[in-house]
Amino acid sequence: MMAMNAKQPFGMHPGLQEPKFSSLHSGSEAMRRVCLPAPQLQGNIFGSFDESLLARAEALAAVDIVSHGKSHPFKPDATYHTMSSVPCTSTSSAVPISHPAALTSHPHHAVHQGLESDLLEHISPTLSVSGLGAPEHSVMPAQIHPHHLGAMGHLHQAMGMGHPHAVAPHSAMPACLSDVESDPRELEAFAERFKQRRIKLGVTQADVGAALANLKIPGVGSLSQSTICRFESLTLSHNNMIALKPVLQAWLEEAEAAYREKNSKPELFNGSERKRKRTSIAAPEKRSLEAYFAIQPRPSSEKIAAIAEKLDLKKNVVRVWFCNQRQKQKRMKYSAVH
DNA sequence: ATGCATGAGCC
DNA sequence: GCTCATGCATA
Repeated sequence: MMAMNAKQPFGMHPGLQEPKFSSLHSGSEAMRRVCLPAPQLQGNIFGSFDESLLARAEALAAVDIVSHGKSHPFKPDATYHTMSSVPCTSTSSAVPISHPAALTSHPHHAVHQGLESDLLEHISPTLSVSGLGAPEHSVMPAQIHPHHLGAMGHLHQAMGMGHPHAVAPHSAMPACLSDVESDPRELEAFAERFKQRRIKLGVTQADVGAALANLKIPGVGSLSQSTICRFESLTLSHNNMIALKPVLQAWLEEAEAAYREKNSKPELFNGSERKRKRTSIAAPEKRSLEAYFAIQPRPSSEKIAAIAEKLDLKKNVVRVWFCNQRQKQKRMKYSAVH
């Protein structure tokens, strides 16, 4: 049952994982849900079914690109960088948009379906022109401040990588509150600083990731180049950024110290044996998916199946695509949120 | 740098 | 089946 993940420094130990901050979890989740459901589409149900629905999405997608290429209002992979214009100190910004009521209000599936199809009928034209009524959740202060508790949980899960007694670097103590709760600005600055100094040391992102394991910090193993890259570019979730910061900071300090002593020699791990094939979704299909996502980011299983069939993709591929889209929208990028 | 995938934990 | 953190593969 081990992972096919060739490079797991530690073994997985599901059972021993620390409990997570479920409350926070569901909380932000609910909040998200409330924000996601797009437009104010209301109307009558014509009784359209997936067929037309998907067709619409596709048509929509087609029109969309024709009209203005790729300028989606929410730029899925948006990576616009910070506009460091807003001082926005979130330290005080204790969770905003969340409504208690929101936590309970959910769209019923039944209504959902109807609205959805109906929505497509009406929304399509709009989309092609104005750029859709997708609620810009990407600009939503989403889960700004989890708790130190939240960060902690994530750290465990994150850094633990299955390590039995994943002991957070230092978040184990309640004293780290200020640390964890540090404002985005700080994090952003650190990421930048980190990158600069890393480069100065002549170390690659991959090196850093691998070297992390040498720190011997309980519960902290190696990380991939991807993760280091994402940390530097702030494309990780807020919690993730916070969890990783102390670890990377520790590495940086040690690396610089070693560098001074002329003893630095980061080791690289090696061990690529397996080859995973990465599915590549063609542009047309992707456009359809994006169009659909703009309207309904959380399609039901049936919808997914329908979409998959329509686009001739594996259902799981479509499901994962939606998951990844949602995750993307929630990524950090203070600039986009602040 | 980023797209698609995996796996743990949760509901 | 979802979220999240993370990774492999690749553009």
